[in-house]
Amino acid sequence: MSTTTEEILKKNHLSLTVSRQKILSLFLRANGALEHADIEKQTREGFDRVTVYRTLQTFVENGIIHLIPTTDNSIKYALCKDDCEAGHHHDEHVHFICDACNKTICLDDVVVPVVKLPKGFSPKIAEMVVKGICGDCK
Amino acid sequence: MSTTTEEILKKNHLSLTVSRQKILSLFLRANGALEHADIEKQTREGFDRVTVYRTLQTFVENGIIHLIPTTDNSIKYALCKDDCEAGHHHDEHVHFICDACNKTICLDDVVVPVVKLPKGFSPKIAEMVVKGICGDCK
DNA sequence: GTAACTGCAAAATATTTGCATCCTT
DNA sequence: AAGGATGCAAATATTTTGCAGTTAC
Repeated sequence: MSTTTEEILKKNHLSLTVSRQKILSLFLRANGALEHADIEKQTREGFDRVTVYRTLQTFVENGIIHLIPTTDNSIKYALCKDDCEAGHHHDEHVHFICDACNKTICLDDVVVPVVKLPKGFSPKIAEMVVKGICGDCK
Repeated sequence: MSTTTEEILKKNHLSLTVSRQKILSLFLRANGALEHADIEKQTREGFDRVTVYRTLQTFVENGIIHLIPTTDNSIKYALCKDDCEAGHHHDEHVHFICDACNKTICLDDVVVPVVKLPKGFSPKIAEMVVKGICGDCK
């Protein structure tokens, strides 16, 4: 797994700009998902709100981060594993959202199980989110 | 399963108002999920935008509808099955989102499988969304 | 009649767009 | 130098809140 912001950006043919490296470093440090609002908060004195939107969009398009499905109308992103390619995500792992600390954790080793669908449905991508209490909050 | 708006509202001790019945009837007819925007569109000439927000919130609180996790920053709701109670949802079925027609379908008969989590995690609720092509669009 | 619901106005938030300027390669 | 990225201003869109008037029971 790429561990420096520079490596990740280069691999995706993106120019090395300050804001991209800063936002990317937040993800590398986070070891979990970040909400759009968190990112804005942590970069508030660095760059424009608009830059945050555009940077995150670029990252998603390039398969650097992926969106996590939520029911609370928030937008959560997490780093993709290396086998994500531009426009083609392979993040078939389970996400865990802690009801206590509200952190979202990528359970990279827990694969989304395959379910049998009724006749006629052709599945392509399956997402799974488990909510409960994480180890730190117990 | 309750099939009239009146029944559903009465069972949940909610007063029978025009807007509640109208919005509820949209769900009964839909046989799938509705986006907030859809509902607004279909009621645009009936009542206020604010009433839509408040009505949907009331329905969620009473377990009449539930939110469906999405990655696209939209808000989708679907009718709950009968065993949902106020503040305590039991919608452990899989949702299917069609990439072609963009409809969301509740697969009531497909139960979300149980996954084994790493040590320390206590799961409570599991949600699963499958994306692909539905039978109608194939 | 009373409590709850709705409409309206307005505030607060969130997101998108255009364009001039600056930075990376 | 050229293309892309950013900042700023402003337009849009979304969601929330307060309050007065209306409706359901």
